[in-house]
Amino acid sequence: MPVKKDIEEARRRQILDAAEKVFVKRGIDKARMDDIVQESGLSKGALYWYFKSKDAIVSALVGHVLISEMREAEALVHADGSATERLKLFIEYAVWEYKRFEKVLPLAYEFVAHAARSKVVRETVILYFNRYKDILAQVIQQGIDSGEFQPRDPDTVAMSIISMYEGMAMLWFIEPNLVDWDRMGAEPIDIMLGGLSVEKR
Amino acid sequence: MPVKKDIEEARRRQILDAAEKVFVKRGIDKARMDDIVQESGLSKGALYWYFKSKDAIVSALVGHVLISEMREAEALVHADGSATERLKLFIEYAVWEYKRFEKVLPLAYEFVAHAARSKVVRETVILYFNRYKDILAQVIQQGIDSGEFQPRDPDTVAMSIISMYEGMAMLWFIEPNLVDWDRMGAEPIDIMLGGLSVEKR
Amino acid sequence: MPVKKDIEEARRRQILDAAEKVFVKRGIDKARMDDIVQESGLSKGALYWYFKSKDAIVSALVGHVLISEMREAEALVHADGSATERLKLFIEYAVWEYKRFEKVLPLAYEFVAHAARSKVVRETVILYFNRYKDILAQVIQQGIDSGEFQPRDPDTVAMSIISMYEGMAMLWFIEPNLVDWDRMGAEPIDIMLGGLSVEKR
Amino acid sequence: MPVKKDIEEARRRQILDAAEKVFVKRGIDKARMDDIVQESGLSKGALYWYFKSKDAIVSALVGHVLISEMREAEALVHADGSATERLKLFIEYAVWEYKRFEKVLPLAYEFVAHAARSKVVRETVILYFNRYKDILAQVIQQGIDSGEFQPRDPDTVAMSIISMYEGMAMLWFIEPNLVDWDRMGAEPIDIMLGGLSVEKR
DNA sequence: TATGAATGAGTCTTCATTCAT
DNA sequence: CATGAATGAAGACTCATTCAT
Repeated sequence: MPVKKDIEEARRRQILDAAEKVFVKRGIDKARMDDIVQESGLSKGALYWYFKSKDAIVSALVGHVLISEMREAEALVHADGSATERLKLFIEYAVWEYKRFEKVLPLAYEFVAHAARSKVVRETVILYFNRYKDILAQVIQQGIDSGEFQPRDPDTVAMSIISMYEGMAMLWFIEPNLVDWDRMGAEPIDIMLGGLSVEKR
Repeated sequence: MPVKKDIEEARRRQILDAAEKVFVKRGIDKARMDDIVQESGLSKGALYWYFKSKDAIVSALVGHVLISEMREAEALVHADGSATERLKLFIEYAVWEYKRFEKVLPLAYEFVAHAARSKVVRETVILYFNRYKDILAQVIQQGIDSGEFQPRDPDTVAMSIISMYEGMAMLWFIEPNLVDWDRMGAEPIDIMLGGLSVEKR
Repeated sequence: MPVKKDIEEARRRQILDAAEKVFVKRGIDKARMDDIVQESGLSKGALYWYFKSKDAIVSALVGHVLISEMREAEALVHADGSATERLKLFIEYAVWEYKRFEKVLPLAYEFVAHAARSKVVRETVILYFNRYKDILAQVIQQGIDSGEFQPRDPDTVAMSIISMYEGMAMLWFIEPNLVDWDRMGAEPIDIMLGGLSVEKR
Repeated sequence: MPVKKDIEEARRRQILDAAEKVFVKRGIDKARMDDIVQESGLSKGALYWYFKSKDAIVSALVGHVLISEMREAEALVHADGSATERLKLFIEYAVWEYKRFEKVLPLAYEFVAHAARSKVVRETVILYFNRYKDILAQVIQQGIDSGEFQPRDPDTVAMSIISMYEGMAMLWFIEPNLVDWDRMGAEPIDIMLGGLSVEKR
């Protein structure tokens, strides 16, 4: 009877979608279960049927939000072209992703804050960043192997790039005017890659 | 009668110090006024005598935490040495600052999340980053003027560096193992400066 | 499903009855929600489920108390007998009502004071007095039409009578000894009707 | 050293005047001592120096407000003219007084409500109405003695008239449109006096 | 499964009163 | 006499969670 499973899955998504909207609008702590009830169109009892608590919804949502688009990113590792080209492509994609997530970004930083206090949430977030780092590190390793890049620790370089764009997203979220994505999308990674390259620029 | 002013200032600090501890321990939203009362050793009424509301404490604290050490940073702009040297010094200082703020970092990310919903908090945070950016941009401009650096937009470069270290701090806060400050402190800025330099490395 | 409606209505009454008792005992401002909770036997949450705030309870109660017996009064307009007889009957009824409301009278004057500051309460109170006035004015008009009374403005006369008995109730509430209802019930209206009559007394 | 006494008296008045304004604006229960502090221009400590508590201020104010103009009224008892004329004069004066007290009326009804719960306040209010009644009763007795009025109980008649105008003031306070003083000032007493007169109208 | 009425511990905030200076 | 900082009990309201139907 997969129908039952389907309904169950649909309900869960319905709740998480509603929760996402509400959390973004009011912040996780300020959000009330009743808000989610209203937004989801379900009943209070239904929420508690599918999720044990508000915290359970938060935890489920972290995975839902952070992990969802990782697969597409992974594809880039195996794409054609030089490491430099592919890293630029990757950043281009990531920036596009950030823009797409604009509405959800407040949530991301609440997750980060939550991570300090919830083991489950923290582990999900860490998992996400590790995957992200691994993807980048692979490409960088390929660049080193091919003689394109100086021999640096791939993880350190990967984390530098991730940090830069995560930080950028954070600043952009605080004040959009601080970050001009058209400029910030390309120039920083250019400089980085320039600094990484074995060639004279 | 500066004594009165002094007492007033002392009380405010007393309250903010207590609030900081409590906010770090429990998170801003979960923190109760009573926690701050207990931690501060003052009475409920005293808190409300000096601060109109919990929110006012949060706002005041943002300034207190973010701005406090900015002056030392500003000094570096006028220090001796090449732009490269001074930027490295700056980062070194910033990293040391991050380490020092370790206990308060969770707060920083709650501030970020709060910034989305509180005009006052947002403006304080923006002010902080703009000052931070201006300091860096000045040094970079000096480097460009002296022929040390390629002619890039100083603001963009400054924001890239800030983003990188802010992002790093965020990742480190989530999972200390993700960031090895000994490595991450020096290497990323090395790469960046390499990419910025007009010389062959 | 009228059962649900019935329960809802029953709960509201339960709350209003409790609130009435508490307000009489302690005064509206001094009354605590917890008093009403205890008196009603319901929970705090239940009160707030049915009424948005303490003020909402006050407002609802004004209507409940003031309007409740108006219908019986209205019947007198269409009763048999001369206008004089019916007015006397009306007063007799009203006085009996006052006595019956003895316990609630303090409330009435708090309502009056409240009326100065709450639009909702004021409108309910005004509505009540207007209905009251209309009833009396109708009977007086009938008396004028039948040649029983001098041609006076019915509204003015009606308000005079209402004022007299409202004022009396107020004085009686302040100090029962000031008002001897056996005397004050009959004599004032006698004088009034005498002054109104076209006949020599 | 009457200066000291004078200052003391001045301070008391200063406080009562401020309290009156505040009570009218916010209601007795909602009024804060701090409001009175601000309005009076004195300090918190000063208020408590001159009055033991907020309640003491209320009590003192009742007398201050209700009794203040009674003397002028008393003069009318010994004026020239028929009882009818003097009663009309009295009402005219009273109506003018009401208008003058417009700003303070809300207070009056809070006093009434307070009277239910404070012995001191109640006694002051009773005293006021008794004096008021005595004045009227004297004039009415004079009218009876002179053969102008039917022989009725002067107290009952006096209370009827007082009730009427007190009630009118109350209704007017609730909703000014309910009471047209130009009409209500003269007509009701006319009817009353007509009903009281031994003459055919 | 689903509903939504009911619960009550928990929270912020207010404000009359006190008292050291 | 006067000040105003400090107190803390009290009170309105919220909201995650439960459970009878």
